[in-house]
Amino acid sequence: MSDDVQELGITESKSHNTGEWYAEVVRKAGLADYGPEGMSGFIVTRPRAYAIWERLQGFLDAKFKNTGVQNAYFPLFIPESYLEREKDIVEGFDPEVAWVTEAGNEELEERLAVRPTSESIITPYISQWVRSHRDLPLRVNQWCSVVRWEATETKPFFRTKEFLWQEGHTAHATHEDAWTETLTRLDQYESVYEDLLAIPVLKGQKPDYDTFPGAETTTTVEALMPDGKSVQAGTSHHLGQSFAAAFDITFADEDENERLAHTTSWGLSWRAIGALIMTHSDEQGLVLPPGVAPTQAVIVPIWQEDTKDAVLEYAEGVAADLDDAGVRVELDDRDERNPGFKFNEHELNGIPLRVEIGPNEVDDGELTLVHRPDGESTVVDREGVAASVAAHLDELYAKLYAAAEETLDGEVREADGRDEILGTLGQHGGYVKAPWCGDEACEAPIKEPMAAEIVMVPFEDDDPLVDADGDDAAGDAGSHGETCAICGEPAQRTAYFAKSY
RNA sequence: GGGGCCGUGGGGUAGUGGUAUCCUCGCUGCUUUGGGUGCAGUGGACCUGAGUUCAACUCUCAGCGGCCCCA
Repeated sequence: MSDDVQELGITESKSHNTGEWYAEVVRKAGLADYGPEGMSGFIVTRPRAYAIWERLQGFLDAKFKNTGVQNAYFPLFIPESYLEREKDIVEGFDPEVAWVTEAGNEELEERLAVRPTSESIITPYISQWVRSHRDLPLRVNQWCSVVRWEATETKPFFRTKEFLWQEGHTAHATHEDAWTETLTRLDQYESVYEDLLAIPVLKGQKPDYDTFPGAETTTTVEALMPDGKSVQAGTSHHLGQSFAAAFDITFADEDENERLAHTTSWGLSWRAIGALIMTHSDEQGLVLPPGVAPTQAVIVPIWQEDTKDAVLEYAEGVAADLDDAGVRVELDDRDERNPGFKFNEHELNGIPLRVEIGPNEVDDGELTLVHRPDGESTVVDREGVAASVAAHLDELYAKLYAAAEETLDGEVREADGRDEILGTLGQHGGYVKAPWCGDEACEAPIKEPMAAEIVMVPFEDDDPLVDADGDDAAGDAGSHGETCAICGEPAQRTAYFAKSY
């Protein structure tokens, strides 16, 4: 990443008009089209984006299955009476629910909600399946789409009225087990972002007044976008016993007593794709880390009339070797395009590694490898091509992650006092952390003028305001004595303020 | 939630009360291959609806859609 000329160019372009730049990348890199007229807020996910989703899905699904989750599928529609059984869910989603009132030309007796989330239809079945403590923990997940009729402006992958996601739902014998589950899933989300998408995230919980409807605690991973806004990148909820009570999940415990279960739910949507596009891409188009790239390496042969056969044969051999080694490789042997065109096209489409093979390489028994993110070019031996390509793909990932991490580190600032928080957010965007008393009223003075909010509060273990023994600053004034940046009362926790998507 | 800008071939733009130009794009042929090769031929558009008008892509209103700013 020593090429700071390009880095400057990128930064300027993305920061100048991030919204339009994003829309352009989405369209031109063939990721999505807008939905039909009259269906504002819906998108058509094109094969390249869907392939990214499939990679992400495969990565996360494997983690789920290794940790006791089974996949299932529940109906798209939820009867109104089901939805109403948990009142927070109704209130929380009511304005955004799409309803079916008619089918086969007949008015339905009970209207059906198009699921905005599936707690209300999954939990009743979990209730049927749980009889004894031996049935717990019980974990199901479904990959599906949900519909939330957003009033706010939509943006491909970030906010659409229908979106793809997975939603996991679990039941546990104890509060503590449910908490462990909640954090397990959050860690897996963190891993998707950091290990697969090369996007560092901040991990923590939402303020108590901003939890998922009906939830006791909502945990979140937050990612920083280049325009300085935070994206809620995945959430994992400890639902306490409210859903278990509403839908009657009880079990006979070892001591033969009937007990109420504790439940969780957790979801990650294709918003991850939006964050992925935003974070790494540049003025040349899409940039993808190798793990999610549908094509990891593209071979561009360069020939003259008299060298064509030799170059192509050599290139085909390399392609075969890479394919055998499990690299997702494509040989671009189109006759009607010249190399320059192909270079630009593959850069637009975000193929991480380009392999150039011309007469020079053939003569010397070599290959030229070019990294998509920064154009770094290396000549390697034909011998051992699979290993060197693998090494370069790893290096690419590391470059992307390091760049994103550096950005994030530089965008977390501290402030004390309302004006300083507002000023810092206004000038730089990003995150501003400040000591906070925990009261919603102290968020308002930031939220009102600026539409920034507390997007995340670090977990107790990560919060310097909280002692290792769990005492908060107020309860242990001797060693801390921090006060809330807004009201001046004793601070309980550190709050991260940011504008958000 | 409030305000503003905008909608013209596939994409990006210009212009006009009398349906249009440039750059690109697709196709065909030749040419070309280490950063979007060149030439020729050819194809293709004024978001939708209503109103004003002899005439609307242009003006007015509404709708749909996009972008930006503020809350």
